[in-house]
Amino acid sequence: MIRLFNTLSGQIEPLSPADGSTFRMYACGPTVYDYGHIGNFRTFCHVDVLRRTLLLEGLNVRHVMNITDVDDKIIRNAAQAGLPISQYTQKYERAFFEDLDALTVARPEIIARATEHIPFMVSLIQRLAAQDIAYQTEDGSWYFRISRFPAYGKLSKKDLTGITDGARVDVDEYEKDSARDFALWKAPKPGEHFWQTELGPGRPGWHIECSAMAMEYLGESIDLHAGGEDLMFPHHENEIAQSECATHKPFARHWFHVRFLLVEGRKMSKSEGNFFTLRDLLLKGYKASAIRMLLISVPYRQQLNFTFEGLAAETAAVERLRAFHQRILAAPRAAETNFELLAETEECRIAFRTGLENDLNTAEARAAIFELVRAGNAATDSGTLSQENAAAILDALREFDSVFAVLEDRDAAITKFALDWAEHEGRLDQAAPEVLAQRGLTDDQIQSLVDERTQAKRARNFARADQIRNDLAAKGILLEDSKDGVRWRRK
RNA sequence: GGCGCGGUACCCAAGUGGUAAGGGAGAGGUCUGCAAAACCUUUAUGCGCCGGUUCGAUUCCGGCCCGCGCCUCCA
Repeated sequence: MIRLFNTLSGQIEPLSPADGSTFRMYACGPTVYDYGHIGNFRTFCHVDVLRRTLLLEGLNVRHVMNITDVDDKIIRNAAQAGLPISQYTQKYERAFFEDLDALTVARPEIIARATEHIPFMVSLIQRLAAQDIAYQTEDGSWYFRISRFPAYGKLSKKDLTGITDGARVDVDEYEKDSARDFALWKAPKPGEHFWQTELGPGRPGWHIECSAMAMEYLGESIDLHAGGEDLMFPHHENEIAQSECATHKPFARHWFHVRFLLVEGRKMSKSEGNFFTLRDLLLKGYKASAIRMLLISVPYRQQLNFTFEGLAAETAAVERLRAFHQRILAAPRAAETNFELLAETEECRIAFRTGLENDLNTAEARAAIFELVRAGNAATDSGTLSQENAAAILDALREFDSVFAVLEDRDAAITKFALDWAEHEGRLDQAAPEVLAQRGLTDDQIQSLVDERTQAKRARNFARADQIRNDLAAKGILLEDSKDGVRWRRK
């Protein structure tokens, strides 16, 4: 049974599906107006860890994620690019999913685009209008009357009684009854794309899309709602207000918020020069697996300080896990089972599960697996690993990887993908020199150099052999001699 | 100002009222033409500071110092 911190109650609570069979969760997705940055992906990776842990616990999961494909920034950027909104967002939506794939974030069962669900939003607003909770202003926009929802602020623990109306009101919004009232439906400004609906022409406010789509796919009361910590207020607070006023039922039983990360000790921002998209990091030569590992290794409620040193550390950690996995697959089997190791393996497996069940303590879970690495390696060294031992260890690793998802090595292919993208976008100059250098080398070319070196070694021409190795190293290709021949890999 | 989070070894980081997980880096070793990789061993009498409670506190309580987040449609 997973126990998880619930923002709403401020407590760690057991997590289970209300209907006893399927866990219904909704996670706020991206606004597709630009490439995703590592802060975005920390949230998506942790939601992925939650989802995978639920599945590991044997639950059925129905997970919905929205794509916000219409909003102010999109309208602005699309206009600047001279493109229709849909064409503009399509590019970034595709990039978003490519990035999720790179980070082995599993797809939710349902992906819902805001622009494809306008009628659901309209009818939800109409339900509110029927109660006079939604009201229309002179320009045709619709707003939510916060004074009608006394529980407003219960999620973010805000006391709004001290907020005086009129203190900070946009010129555009002077018609609102209260400064805190938020937009449900925005009337179009001249030239803006709009939908013609029973509410009048316009487009949805941001908050309404999540309420409408969550209810459409998951019902009026859902098990869990997730997002970054910044969404707690006002976005999620507004979702609660809209939904609960419309249905008179609790909207989400459990609220899950992922904390922001810092980059090199500071809040990530373009002006600080520490703002990174996933693609920026791939072009610098960092591996997708290491990025995922770093993003999820610090528990979701903890501020993560994302550093290049940390990235290097996680690169090494992932490599060690992969090497261990390969070693156990290939290691000679002893005739006798090592019962001490068998017990240790089970302890580690349980510790891994216990860590995750304890408020998704990924640090604790991860530590348990490295404990297994040490024990498994020691047994392999001493030749006491039996078939039964190996099978148990591989089972534990499978369980680990069903959540962490870093054992399969797709890094080189992902980096290549990023380079191809950079070339297409005219951004190859942003790639690190070493990454570019190895791009010029095909696998065949590398292999023939490796073969030449092997010949040189056989002829005891070590000077030539070392020269080839050093040349390749300068291009980011590492050679490793072993009993079974030479292995090479792209750094 | 309001609400909230954190300060644990060189770096990252878990954790418990009874004596500090794990990763990385460093050091030593095994292996190797030399490397690299891999593996093994090793590294905090100490957990921001000061008081208190307790047989005993890093863990509980109080105060202080420092860092950070949200309070404007930024994950």
